Amino acid sequence: MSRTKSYEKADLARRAMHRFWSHGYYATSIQDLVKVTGVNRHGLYAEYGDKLGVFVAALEQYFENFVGKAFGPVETPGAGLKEIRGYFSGLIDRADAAGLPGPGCFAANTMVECAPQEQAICLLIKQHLSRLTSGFAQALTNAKAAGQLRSAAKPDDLALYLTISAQGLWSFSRTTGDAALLRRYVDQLLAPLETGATP
Amino acid sequence: MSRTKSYEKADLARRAMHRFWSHGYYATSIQDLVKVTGVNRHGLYAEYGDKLGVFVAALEQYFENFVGKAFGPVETPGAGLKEIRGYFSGLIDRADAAGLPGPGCFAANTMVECAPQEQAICLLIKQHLSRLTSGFAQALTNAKAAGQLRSAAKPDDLALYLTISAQGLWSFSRTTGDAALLRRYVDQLLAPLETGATP
DNA sequence: CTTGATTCAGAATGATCGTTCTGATATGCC
DNA sequence: GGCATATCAGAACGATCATTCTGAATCAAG
Repeated sequence: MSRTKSYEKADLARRAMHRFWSHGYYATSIQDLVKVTGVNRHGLYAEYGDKLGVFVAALEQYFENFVGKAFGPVETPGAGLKEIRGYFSGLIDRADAAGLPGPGCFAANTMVECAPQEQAICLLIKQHLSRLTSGFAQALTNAKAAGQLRSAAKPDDLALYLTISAQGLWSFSRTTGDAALLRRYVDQLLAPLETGATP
Repeated sequence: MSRTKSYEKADLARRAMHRFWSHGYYATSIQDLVKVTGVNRHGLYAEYGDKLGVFVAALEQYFENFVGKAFGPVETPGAGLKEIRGYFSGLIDRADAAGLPGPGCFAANTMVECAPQEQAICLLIKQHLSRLTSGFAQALTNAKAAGQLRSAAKPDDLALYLTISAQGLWSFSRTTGDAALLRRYVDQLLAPLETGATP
């Protein structure tokens, strides 16, 4: 009946994601998206309606795939401090391998770039932040129950602490070329939590 | 000989700063700057050459005036933990009074928004970051000498820790309306440093 | 092979971008 | 009051923006 599509929708979103991730919303034009995705304008508009629609799809793709993979271990039932440290060091390793300075975190970038009045975007960002916070909180609660936790602070407070600190870390990774600095930061960050670490 | 200017150059930069600070570089047009500053296009171009020039002037204005006022106490010779805590809580108080979510930190925003290839901007940001780091490091060294410092970590490592964490804090302040969360974060941040705080 | 639907490449559109230019207006000095 | 000079408001420019449209190319089904 008709000509077959030359692209996969998920693949389209994935490519758009990387562009928005590294360049941001405003500095990415439809022309850029056409070039990067290999999909015609018509296809982009047919799939997503407008530029903001593509952006939202890219953000959701990021949350589902990228964050899902990186943060998933922290969210598994038995997770503890090891998984929290693994989340940070794993992402730093990846960023280092891909070349620093890098694109940082798509969500953290969007948090800074998007105007507060763009409510659709802000809502997605807030959901992401509370996902991180509750994931951390659960793992910290597990760690506390297992006697791994050095700090006597409430897991909820520590979870907020880790969530916000992560935003700083990924922001900083956009300007520094030195992965060792990022690792030193994570060491300082987790020292108050992990028993056996330097106080 | 000639008509007098209707504006002060420093005042122009200050108004431009607030616009770039809250809206970012790309989402601020020359038309916006004309409206916000009250200065004619011609004046803007005569003073700064182009849009990027206005932005650089705004950033320098931010560093000199705003950061100077907020971070200055940390940089004074005898500064210690009290001044470090004052830096954080003072800025949170201001942001809370001005209304959250707020514009965050102009430097942190720029760090995220500006492309890595914009070397002029990146250089300014790096200078700012090392200013913060060395200011913190000096105050921490003072605190250590005075026996105020709980942590046994090196002041340089702790200074990096505070600098990066601050970026996360101000990023987060762009999305949250709850100043109490920011204050809880600072408490967690400084707890490992201050003696007498909950471990 | 023909048909019919759909994607494709790129032109067209109106708006807005950064930037430049034009003439009118206002001010300090003679 | 006139002259010189700088600022003013806004038009004008070409480029690019997001979005829409047009006609040719492509493929599945008959």
